[in-house]
Amino acid sequence: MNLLHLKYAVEIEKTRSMNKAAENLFMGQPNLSRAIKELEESLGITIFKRTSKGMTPTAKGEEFLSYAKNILVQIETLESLYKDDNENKIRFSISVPRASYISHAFINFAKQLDNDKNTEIYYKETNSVQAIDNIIQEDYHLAIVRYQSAFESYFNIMFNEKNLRAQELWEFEYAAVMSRRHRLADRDSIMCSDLNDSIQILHGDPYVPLMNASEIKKAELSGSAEKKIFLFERASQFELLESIDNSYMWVSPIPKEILVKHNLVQKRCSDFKRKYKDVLVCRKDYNFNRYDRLFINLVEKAKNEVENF
DNA sequence: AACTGTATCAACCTCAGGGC
DNA sequence: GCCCTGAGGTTGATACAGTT
Repeated sequence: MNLLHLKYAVEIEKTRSMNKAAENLFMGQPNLSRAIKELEESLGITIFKRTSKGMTPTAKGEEFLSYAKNILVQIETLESLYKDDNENKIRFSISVPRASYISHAFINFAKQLDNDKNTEIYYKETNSVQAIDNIIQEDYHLAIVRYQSAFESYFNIMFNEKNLRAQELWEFEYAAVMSRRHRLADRDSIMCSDLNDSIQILHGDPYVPLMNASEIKKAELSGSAEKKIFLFERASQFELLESIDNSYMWVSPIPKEILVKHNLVQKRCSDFKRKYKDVLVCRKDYNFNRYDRLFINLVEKAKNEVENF
């Protein structure tokens, strides 16, 4: 067994295909097949189950791959410590939910980056499933994962199983954001039912948890509005809210300057009892660099600015 | 039956390391 | 510097099994 074998196995797990993995690794399929077979023989286990649909890891294979991925990450970390250009290179990577206070923090973060440095910044807005996957499979350093507080224990178990460390950033209640011209915009207090005849704008791939329980998914997605617009990107959400007077969206509280810019207001519903959490997730063995810490501080600051709107 | 994906084989190439 | 060896790679062909 050698490091190449680990790399090959991880690539096969990622692609679920010998052919595709061989292509990604710029090698021939026969050679990859032989290498994996040798690896399995040397370990005395079957790592992958072969089918005409592709390759899937066995239970032992899953265990092996989990160790293999950790080893590869550690080697990469070790190498990056001593690379010649390390001092001049910033690598910051994070997957986040579609939240304005986080993107606001990111903008402030980007403003503070040293122009003289060679930077590599990866900022991806996605759902919780993909965010976690990005850490495990794609070598992202950080993720902010959003879930309903009621599902916390499920997530904690999952983080532990996947060798991840989680740190709570914020527990909050959703606010309804709407145009200043919305008929509820001037009301001091509103109830969820007041929004029934408005158009709900929501993201089509929300932060549904990893469990199969369909009721959890339903709970996350449920809303009282009969008219809904599902978006799969964030760019046009404020324009829609601004343009369609009768629309609203459930959001984590939004920074004031974004509301002003788009002529929006945000309202808490007095009977909205559901709470959500944003937690920062990384591998258990990951050490924050100074850019990670800067971003976390800015998220904290953005949170403090919006939490008592 | 056609297609898709993996397994295996033969023949050959490239490269690094060791011995002389 | 030359030769040998082993590891790891390629190409091309074929076999086999499961799916459509």
